[in-house]
Amino acid sequence: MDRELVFATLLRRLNTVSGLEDADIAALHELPIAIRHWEAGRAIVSDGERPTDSCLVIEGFCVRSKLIASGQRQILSIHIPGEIPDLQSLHLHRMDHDLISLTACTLGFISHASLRALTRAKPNLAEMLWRDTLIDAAMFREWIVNVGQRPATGRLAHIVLELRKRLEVTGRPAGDNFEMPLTQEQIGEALGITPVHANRVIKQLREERIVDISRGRVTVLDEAKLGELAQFDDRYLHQNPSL
Amino acid sequence: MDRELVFATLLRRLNTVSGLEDADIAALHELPIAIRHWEAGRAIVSDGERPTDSCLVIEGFCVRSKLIASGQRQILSIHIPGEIPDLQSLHLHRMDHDLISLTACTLGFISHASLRALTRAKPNLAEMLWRDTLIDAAMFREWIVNVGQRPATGRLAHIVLELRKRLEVTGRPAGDNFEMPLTQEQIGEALGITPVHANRVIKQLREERIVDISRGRVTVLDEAKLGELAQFDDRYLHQNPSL
DNA sequence: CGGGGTTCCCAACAAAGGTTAAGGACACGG
DNA sequence: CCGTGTCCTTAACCTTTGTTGGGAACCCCG
Repeated sequence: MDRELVFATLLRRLNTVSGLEDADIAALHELPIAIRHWEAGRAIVSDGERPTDSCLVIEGFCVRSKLIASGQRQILSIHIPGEIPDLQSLHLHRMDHDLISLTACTLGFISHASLRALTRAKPNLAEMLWRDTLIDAAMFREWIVNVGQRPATGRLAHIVLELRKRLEVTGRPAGDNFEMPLTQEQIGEALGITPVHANRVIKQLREERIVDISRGRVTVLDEAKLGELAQFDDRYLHQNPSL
Repeated sequence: MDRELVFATLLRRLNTVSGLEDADIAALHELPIAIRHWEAGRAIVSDGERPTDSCLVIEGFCVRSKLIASGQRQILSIHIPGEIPDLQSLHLHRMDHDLISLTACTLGFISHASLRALTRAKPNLAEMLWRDTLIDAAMFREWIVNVGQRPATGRLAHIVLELRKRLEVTGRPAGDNFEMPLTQEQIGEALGITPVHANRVIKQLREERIVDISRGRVTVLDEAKLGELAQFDDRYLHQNPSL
């Protein structure tokens, strides 16, 4: 993996987040990043651990999830290339959830020590990374609304549209057909419903020719109806730092 | 309201969050805080606004919530004295949700300008405030799990125990009887259920002599059963910065 | 003290979602 | 190319939660 490509991925993400100065970009270039490959379906960091690095997703998909005592899992977020899903562990030392690869991934590990040195030296970058964790929190808020207030069809429509929007923001063309590598069981875990009901909902949206979700891919069939179901408003993603 | 009392409230909160140096405490004392009183049930900041201050809760209770197009409201968090519920607006300029007073409140408004100056001058304080927003996000994650995975009785038990724990952490004695000034309708909005169902669940827990929730107060009747229902594990609150 | 609003309470019925169980499609390795 | 495992699919039935509509309690204000 080309180092420059890794930086391009990171920069694209941070640039959508807020403007960068040349000195900041140079400092970012100094960051040591350890690139590692990860198999699909493996824990990257687990609940209870005290990681010493944060990880940048370079290729592939990850999810964050929490397991409760009764054995059920709740998926909290889906992560795509360019994101740093466990940046929060920089100041929250003990993990309170799991980070798991969904597909085979290329990951870039950045030590907390070097991140802390960077943020101490470059307040601009500190604020930008802080802001990134705040967007993370904003996405959790919307996820609460999704799971708490929308019926199952609306929940599914919403995560489909959120994922597509985020893929577009990070420069991945995601038109009417894009990757969403979750099994129906995992879709259920994301929406707070059982796999059987997830299947019902997927079937319904397919039969109504709104969206087709199969074999880890999404095909949007009726943009208007999908949008109406999801009530998706991308303001909570805070993509444009000037607004 | 005594200025020193306000600082005591803020310090108690930040101290549980991470250790403070004398120079940092001195810098905090320099922060200009505008104290204002708020009536119950009034918006403090609204979705879509661009606030210029963040607000410290000195007395009273607030909630954060989001309204969706179909008119339903989801409560995202409950806030108690010592917390800064909209600290995220420091770097996320446009509000993506509402902040509303539940009871009459005393609030301390701190301008973003002075907060930004403070965090630029004192990296320790910057990290502490950053960490505070990360705990906020951790609470949202648990809230997703609550709404997504637990049955209604468990959800109610969980927010009761979370609120009690947080009252204790900020130095408010909350034994078996404490204030939780939500109407049944608001409890429903927090749990993602209708007011009618909220009433059913409250009634059930009362009849089973587990917990009595009425007139804005909670009385814990059976600690063991309540804990079992809630599956409450306070790790996600990250109270002890050394762990 | 009286009246109007809010909050609480409840019942009957409807709908959404959970449970259990089982067969079929598909993918991969031996 | 056959077996094994994962994933998808469906049906029947059950439980939880939503809906509608009403009445009682309580509280504040005039």
